[in-house]
Amino acid sequence: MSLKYALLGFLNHSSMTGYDLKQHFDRSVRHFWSANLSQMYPTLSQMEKDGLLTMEVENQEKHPPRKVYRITGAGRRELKQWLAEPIGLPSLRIPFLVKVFFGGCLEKEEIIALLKDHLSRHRALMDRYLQIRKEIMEHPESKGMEKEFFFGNLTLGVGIKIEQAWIDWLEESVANIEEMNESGVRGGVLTDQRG
Amino acid sequence: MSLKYALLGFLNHSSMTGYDLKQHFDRSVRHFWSANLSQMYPTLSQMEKDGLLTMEVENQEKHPPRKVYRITGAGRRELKQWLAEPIGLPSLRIPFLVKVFFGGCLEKEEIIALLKDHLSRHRALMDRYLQIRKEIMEHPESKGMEKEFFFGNLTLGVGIKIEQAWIDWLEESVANIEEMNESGVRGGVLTDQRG
DNA sequence: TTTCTGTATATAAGTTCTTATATATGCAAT
DNA sequence: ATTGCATATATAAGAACTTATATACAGAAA
Repeated sequence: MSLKYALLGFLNHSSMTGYDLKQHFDRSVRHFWSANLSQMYPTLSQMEKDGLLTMEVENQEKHPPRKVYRITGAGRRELKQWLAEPIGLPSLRIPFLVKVFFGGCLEKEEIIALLKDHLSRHRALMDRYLQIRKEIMEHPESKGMEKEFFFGNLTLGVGIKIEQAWIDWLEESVANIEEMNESGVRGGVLTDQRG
Repeated sequence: MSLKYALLGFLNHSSMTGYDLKQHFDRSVRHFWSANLSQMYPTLSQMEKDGLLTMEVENQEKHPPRKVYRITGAGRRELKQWLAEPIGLPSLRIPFLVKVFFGGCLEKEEIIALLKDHLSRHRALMDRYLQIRKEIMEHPESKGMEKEFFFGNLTLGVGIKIEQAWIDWLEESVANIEEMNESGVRGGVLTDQRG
């Protein structure tokens, strides 16, 4: 459960509510970790029971009370320990590739439409990443935030590299399949690859 | 639930048992979809109830009976329909990037160790992919399997591209951080990037 | 001779994550 | 006026997935 450690990571920087944490997630780690509030609230309250966090209620006049979570010494130790531990590669689940794998069941036009649709999604995501990078770069007011800035930018970097890999592959695949003649796969990429 | 459709995809090619399906998964789609037998068995039996599959028991002398699943017309229709539908990007969960994001909490040596460990994992995976590609290419006995071969090879291609992206990024990041001077991030990549 | 791997089934318990629902208010836009 | 968005909490139900456990035999390796 890395959600726990992601929460500890943000709370190590500053104390906040579940709602605040959700904002931070969506603004900075969304490209490699997402979480719903409905998952975060019970996780936070469990972490409090486990002594990793303390909670303080701040009453507000016009809004529901804020439950502000603060990391404890035990929380910091557990975060630090987890961060330093090596971790294996996550097992991926990419439904789109299931579709491509069984693409033989589809007409040529259908598989091309599928690839082009996915290409536009990856291009849109790439645009968002590049926009975020641009905003980060033009942000000189990050005094005392050098480390946060540096590592955030680093993780954005791998996102951009992976999106570029997807875009390249999708463009090549569309071109490959479009060039295939109508007699099926025989006249296309397959025979080319075998020499 | 794409597991259902992956099962339909394999069963569309030939009838088999849960155990056989597990072998097929591990040999061909593992890099973008994995499943445990304990998840597959109940899923298959549910699919049978839903009329997507039929099941026939084959008794064996020395082993437990084989439950052979066969796709139905309804199953084929549902597979075909799902395959042609566009699908969004999956939300990723990469615990390693959570660690990198909060890398500011670690010593320089610790973060470098983390990156190098991950680099070796990605290199090992890349080696496996290249080995599989080599085996596919040297396999001329795939008569009548051109389409299966073609699309299987295609999905392997994106796996290779993404592994290369990871390897490049990890190598660059290790070099970047190693070159940083001991006064922190100020003398390193951060200032370089700002000009 | 024992241990490990492979064939073949399956359930139970637990974790993680998603989707739907509920409450209550302020503020801005249409 | 009303819709939608933002603030702030939270529960319930269910889907999806992991890990542990169970049975039973064959064949190969140590």
